[in-house]
Amino acid sequence: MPRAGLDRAAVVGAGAALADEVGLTGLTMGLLADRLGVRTPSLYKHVAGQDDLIRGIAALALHETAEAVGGAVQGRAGSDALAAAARAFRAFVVEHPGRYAATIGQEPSGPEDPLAEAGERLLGAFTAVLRGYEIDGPAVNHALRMLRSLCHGFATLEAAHAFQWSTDIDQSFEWLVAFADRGLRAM
Amino acid sequence: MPRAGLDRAAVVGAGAALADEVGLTGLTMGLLADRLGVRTPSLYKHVAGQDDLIRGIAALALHETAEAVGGAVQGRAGSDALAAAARAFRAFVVEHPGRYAATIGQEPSGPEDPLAEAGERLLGAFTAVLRGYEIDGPAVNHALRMLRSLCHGFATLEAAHAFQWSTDIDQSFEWLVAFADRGLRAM
DNA sequence: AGCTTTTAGCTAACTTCATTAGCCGCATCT
DNA sequence: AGATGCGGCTAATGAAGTTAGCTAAAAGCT
Repeated sequence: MPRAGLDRAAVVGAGAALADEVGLTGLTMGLLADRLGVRTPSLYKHVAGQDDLIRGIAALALHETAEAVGGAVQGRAGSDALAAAARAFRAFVVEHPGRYAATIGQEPSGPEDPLAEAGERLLGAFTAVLRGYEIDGPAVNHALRMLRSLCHGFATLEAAHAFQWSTDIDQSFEWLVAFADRGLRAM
Repeated sequence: MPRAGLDRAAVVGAGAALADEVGLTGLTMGLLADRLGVRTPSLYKHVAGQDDLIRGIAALALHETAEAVGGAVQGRAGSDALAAAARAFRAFVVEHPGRYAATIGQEPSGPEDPLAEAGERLLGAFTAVLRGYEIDGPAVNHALRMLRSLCHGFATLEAAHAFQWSTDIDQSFEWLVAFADRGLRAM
């Protein structure tokens, strides 16, 4: 029986891909093992269990989101930066709904947690966006939470097919981004 | 063996209460049966299975949310109505996180579905709020989606303890509501 | 190279849960 | 009282996560 050459990153990566395909609730240890050409218990040599696997997927997703948003913001400022950041965030969630779903409800154990680190980086990207507006003091935190709620809410609702009527979703999103931009500039 | 006198509403109601206590993922058929003083298979006389149970909880939650938001809007208009609706929505989600979680990812089967009906009523309440602003045409739908994303995003993030720093969450919410109000009035 | 040590993968077994099949007594209606 | 239907029960099945313990492949050492 030749070795499969797995490690934690390979297992978590395949788990993330599988979660995007079949949904986070459809992600089963047996299915993942099949996908990797291995028997189920072998996965436990690389991850401590399903919870640990999902935490790993969440950390990966947050890392990738921060990467995408951070990259989109590079070289832009003000309204452009806001629009680019929001679009990058939404695109990531819609293309990777399973991964992103793994991040919901995860609480980092400490400042060392890779989950916390990736979260900080994502936060930093949005903070950079806000520097293009004239906001100071505690309003920065409020505005960050507002942007996060808006992006998170829209993207998760879209991923869940929760927008029913026929009005174009892309248009709604652009409208929403412009709305936030106007509001932030008017402070 | 005396009868327990259950019916669908009792099972769904107890399921919703239990979901609020232990979280939707912690809601198990066995636990619910215990809570009702009955053996697990007996539940299947009232609900078709766990999926059906959760659909029932979702319909109940949406109905209650529509009730709360609709009631809060009564007799108010403009900024007052918006603030009251948003506060009622947030309060419901934070007090009933399990119930509300059941609504996520549910797609109504048809216009007859109680889920769809309750959703329509909730939508109607927010539509009524928007009547206090001067918005017309397709912008109404965009604004509705914006408000929904904002409320849904904030409330679910709060319920998941996703706001880490120490800035007061109530203040952020009030700030966010005022932000949306200013933006809508400036159209 | 040969020996040792580590470790990734395996089989077998256990547990928890959802679900189904089939039985039986309570409650109501005539 | 007797018939009937419905709500509860026990028993059994199957899927999924997890653990224990074995074995052989890889990696390291002399």
